[in-house]
Amino acid sequence: MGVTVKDVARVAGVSTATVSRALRGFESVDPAVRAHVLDVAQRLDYVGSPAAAALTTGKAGSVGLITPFVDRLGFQRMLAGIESEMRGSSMDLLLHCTGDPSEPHPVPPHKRLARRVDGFIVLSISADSRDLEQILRLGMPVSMFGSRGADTSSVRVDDRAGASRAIDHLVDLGHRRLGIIYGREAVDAGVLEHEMHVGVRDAAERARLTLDQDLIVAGDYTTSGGALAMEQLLAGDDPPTAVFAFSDEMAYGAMRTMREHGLVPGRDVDLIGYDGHPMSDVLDLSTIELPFEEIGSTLARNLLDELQAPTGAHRVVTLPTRLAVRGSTTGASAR
Amino acid sequence: MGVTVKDVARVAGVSTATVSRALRGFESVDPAVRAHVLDVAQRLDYVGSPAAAALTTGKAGSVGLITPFVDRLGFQRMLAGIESEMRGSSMDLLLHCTGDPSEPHPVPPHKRLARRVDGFIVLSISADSRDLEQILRLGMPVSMFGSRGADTSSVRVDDRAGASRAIDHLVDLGHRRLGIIYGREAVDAGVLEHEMHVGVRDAAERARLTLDQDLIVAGDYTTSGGALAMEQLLAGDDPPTAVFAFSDEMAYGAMRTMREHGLVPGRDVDLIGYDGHPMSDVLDLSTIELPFEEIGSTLARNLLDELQAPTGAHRVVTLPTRLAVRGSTTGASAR
DNA sequence: GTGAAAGCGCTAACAC
DNA sequence: GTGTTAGCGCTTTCAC
Repeated sequence: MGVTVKDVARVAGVSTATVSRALRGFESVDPAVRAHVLDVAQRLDYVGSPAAAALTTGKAGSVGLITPFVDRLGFQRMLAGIESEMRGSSMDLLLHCTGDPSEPHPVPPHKRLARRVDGFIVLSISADSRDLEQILRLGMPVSMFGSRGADTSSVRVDDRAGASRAIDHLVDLGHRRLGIIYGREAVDAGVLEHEMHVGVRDAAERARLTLDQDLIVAGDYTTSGGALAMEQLLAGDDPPTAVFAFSDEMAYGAMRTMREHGLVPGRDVDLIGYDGHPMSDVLDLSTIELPFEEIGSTLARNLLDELQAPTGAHRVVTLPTRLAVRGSTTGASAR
Repeated sequence: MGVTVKDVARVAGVSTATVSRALRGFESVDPAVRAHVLDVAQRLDYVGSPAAAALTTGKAGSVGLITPFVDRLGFQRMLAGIESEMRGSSMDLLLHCTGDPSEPHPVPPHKRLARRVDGFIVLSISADSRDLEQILRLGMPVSMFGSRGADTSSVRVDDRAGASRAIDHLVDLGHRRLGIIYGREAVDAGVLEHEMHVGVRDAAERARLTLDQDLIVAGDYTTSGGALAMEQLLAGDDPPTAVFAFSDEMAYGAMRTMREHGLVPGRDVDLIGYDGHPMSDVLDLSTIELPFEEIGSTLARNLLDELQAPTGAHRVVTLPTRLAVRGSTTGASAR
């Protein structure tokens, strides 16, 4: 179908072995020969077959990106970081979305994927997930977002500190009655959810504040979930004067609900999000900014490094968060 | 390294050919034998090598997604559609971002990619792009977003009608002085940009409206670009009473600028976007909604169908847009 | 420094 | 229906 090493070898007047070596820039090839081979390959418009190379070397030449969802802003930003980091390498990126974990997989897809890639980047899969177990069991290099110990390289964010920071900010503004919109129940310790809750609790304790359990509601990490959650918070007898949403997207939903109720963030109720998406600037939403692009590029770098020079060591990187104060938290509604 | 067809064949007491046939569900295999082989394969935890299969069949078993950018909301939504459609198939998705076309590619990446995939999904590359030429030259099945004729299967949106719709809406509200924030210059006919401009012009003509060239500014498709563009529009002697931005993201930027000027969309200046991202609902931004998820799934379906049963025919699908009227267009500022 | 030859794991003809 | 055989295009010993 195409031109192969054989063709190049024939035209260049050398063996296929030499072509192979020359093309990969081996030192052991005579510079003149290498130049000639490269020239012939170029002229013949030769492109190697990754499949054949993979078959012989056992290296696939690509990495798998595994994520439970694809339609979240954080994903997009991490992807941008991953992509830019991988641009330089010759590795390809294979995208695999696990989707709803409850759906049955006819063939465990990771086994299949594993034969196509040299390593994995895993984004935010809950620690209890069977998917995650399966991936780790494959024994391939894994770079993951959100650590669950040090059994892989990972990049994480200090969510505990970040959540504390958000609460501190609201308390500093004089708020004593806080609403919390969290994502999902924290099924086990160590996951993001759990860290956030702990961060909130710690900050509340430090401020000698008791959180009203009725003001802690789930928002499912979605905009509409956040809207519903806010609805619930506003429906109570004694609504909060300030709300902390565990994700910007939920905060956006909360803003919509507020608008529908004729309420203005920063005037009637203070609101702070978590993620720091660019959109939050537009919405004038205070938030805790996470460096998603950097998370992505670090994830990629860690994996690429390990693939290039396997050490077996696990790098664990914790990236900082930053409080961005905007018009949605003014303290005007504190009492 | 792993268990191979040979192992399965040996344990099952059949030939490798039979294993191969049984595993792929060929009719010609005795049902009892097939069941037995499947059972053995399962017990042995056999997973086929895609590389080896690809080498023999010439089919890579995956499709390449080519896009110039990864950090735009439309991309994310199309990706979600593509992903969900591909979930069912056994094809893998290889992501490739062309990035800034001005950057030099050491090895034309498409040639390399082409050897890894059976076909391409191409998102919004300008028709004049050299990338696109290269991809088409490969002679592989291509499913692309935004047609440039019928030399591939494509999914497009009637941007001309969509743009007209936006202008019609503003005119209906009584506006006569319109501002336009477009993305980039339309380099050649047929591309999205061009269609949008034509749609605007047609609608203006029908309304016997002359567009002030000073009120037509570029926003580079980004939020910050939109903010700058709005700045420019407001700085003039006779600012527009209503603005149409060619993308929601630019409209978001415009909203930010308005806020900074103490202006409220729908009260002081009407504003309508284009794309219909979920965020626009939160922002109460009127917009022309495009079915990005459906675009994505249709792109994927077209390609998968062609790969499964090659016909050489090119499907061209045009998907409709929908006007979503929200609080940012009330006509209050019309005069 | 270079070539010859032996596979990598699978599938596709072709016999039986 | 099933087995035998011959590759797919590359890399990699191992000689030279």
